[in-house]
Amino acid sequence: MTTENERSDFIRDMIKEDLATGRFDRVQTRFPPEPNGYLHIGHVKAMAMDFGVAEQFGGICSLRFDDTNPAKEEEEYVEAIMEDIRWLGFDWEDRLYFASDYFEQLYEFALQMIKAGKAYVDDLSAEEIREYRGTLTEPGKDSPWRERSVEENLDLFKRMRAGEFQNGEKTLRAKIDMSHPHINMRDPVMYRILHEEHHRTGDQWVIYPMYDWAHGQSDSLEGVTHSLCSIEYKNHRPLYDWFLDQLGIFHPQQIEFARFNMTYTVMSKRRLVQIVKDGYVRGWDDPRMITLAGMRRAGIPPEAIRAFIEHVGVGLSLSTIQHSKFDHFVRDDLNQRANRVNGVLRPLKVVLTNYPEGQEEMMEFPNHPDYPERGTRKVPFTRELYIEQDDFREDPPNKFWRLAPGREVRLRYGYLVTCTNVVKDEKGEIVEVHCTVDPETRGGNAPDGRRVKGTLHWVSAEQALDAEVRLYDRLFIHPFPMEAEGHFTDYINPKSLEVIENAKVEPSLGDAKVGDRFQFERVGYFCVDPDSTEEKLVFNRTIALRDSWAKIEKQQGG
RNA sequence: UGGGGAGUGGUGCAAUGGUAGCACAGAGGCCUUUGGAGCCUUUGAUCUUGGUUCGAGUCCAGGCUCCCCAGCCA
Repeated sequence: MTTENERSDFIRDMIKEDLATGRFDRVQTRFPPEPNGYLHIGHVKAMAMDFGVAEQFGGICSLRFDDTNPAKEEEEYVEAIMEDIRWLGFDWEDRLYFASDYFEQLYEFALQMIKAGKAYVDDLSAEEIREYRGTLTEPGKDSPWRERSVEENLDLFKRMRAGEFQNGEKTLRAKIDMSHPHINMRDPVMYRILHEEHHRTGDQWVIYPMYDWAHGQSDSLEGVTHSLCSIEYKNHRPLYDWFLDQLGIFHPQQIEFARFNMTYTVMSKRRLVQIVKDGYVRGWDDPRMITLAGMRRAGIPPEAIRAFIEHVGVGLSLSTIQHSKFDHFVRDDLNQRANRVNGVLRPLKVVLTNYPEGQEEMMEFPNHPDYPERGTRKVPFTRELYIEQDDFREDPPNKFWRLAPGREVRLRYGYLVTCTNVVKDEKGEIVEVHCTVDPETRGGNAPDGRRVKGTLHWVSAEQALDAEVRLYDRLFIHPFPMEAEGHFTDYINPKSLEVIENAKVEPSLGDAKVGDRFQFERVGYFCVDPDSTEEKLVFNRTIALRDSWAKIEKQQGG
């Protein structure tokens, strides 16, 4: 096991170096989400780095909302994001910050830049700025407003703040170099005019700082030592450094690392929005979504998500993690965490013809076979039971060792039963099967030591509870929906949700609460959905158990 | 034909210049009152061409491929 203190990657190595050389004598990081949407699994990597690195080096990590664009940001997202971070188990303690807290200071810094002749007010329109910027291979050219005097710039910038101009009429730009080979250094915009209500500052401001102007200075003001971010900001580090150097203030080190993709899903906020808006799922917290809210509702434990993230690796190359890897960590966690219960998804009635009517025996089930300390519970065994339709075949194929005419199987922790008869309706559909029970085999063991290969789960027909079960599957049928021909929504899995209205679950589940997780033996992991009512439980399938019979059947061409 | 970054089994991550290893996936087997879990075995990789070296995934030079950047988004 790699403990948190042993973890190593190129970022941690750089930090160790910084500590060793005395460049920094402490470690401080920050997680800086923009409150314009929900957190998804991609953000977990950033959180694991920010919070994990701080913890490893005995430092601190804060939560800072990067709320510099009032047109996109909402308080609703602030609340949702904080809930998701807490759920994952990360703690910013009392260090909750907002970039908007620094608007006044940032304005003062801007004044300082103007006075130093390092920033100017530009009258060019958005379109003109683009034209003047040049292209990736051709240099840009100076704005005609680039050489305004400090006094004029000061005056204009103050009037920008005072609201004398309309959106887009003017910007404040850094005065760097319009022919710089690095396009981000060609006089980037520092402030734009936005007559918008801000979720925190209301109508106090009509000029808002751009990311590049806000982020580094925010880091500096907070005393962040290591500003970890994803790789697309690598192109912004020269600017990050430049602003800090011009201002001469505390200079944190920005370090970038690669994001990752996952097969059978899409990771960008924009696509996730579309999936929700176009109604492919029921909302941001739909269990098929890779949002934290969605995964929470699906029943995926936060620990599983963190364990998974620790195994995606930290580097600078774009990676595509196979969905099966994620599945592995979900199953691995749930296998230990989830207690076992009996749930029959597609009930088939079994009548035990030699079992007395009205008789009821309470059979003892371990809550978890690997953890006896979790105790046992009593499950009623009666003459009429339900088993899974899949567990009976009138004409069993090769290697099918479940119930069939003349076959004996074990009803787990119940009895050994032998199928004697199949009852069909007028259409030829099997409506029930008759079996005889061997009374000597109570608990599922034969005194004569005979071996029974098949073991089935079951519930009492009279005492089982009705439940709705929502069987979720991966949202996409293509491993790379973004790269496949056509539109990514063409590859949405039409069978990503199957609702079973009349599943039967054991009576002990009457006590289950929203969010409780169980393994339905031999079926999969399930979680109680918030849609559950007093009358009817609703379960979400988190993930199915590995099904090696399905594999055999497929190999057999069945 | 600008700037920046990356190339190791199917996927992801390792490897002071010294036996290319781990995880997931795949295949085979053992075990089993979950066809679950667990255990064992196994297939399979250094982008390319040169160079330095006793020895190169690692160092050097050239080439190729992929990713990011031309928002008044973050």
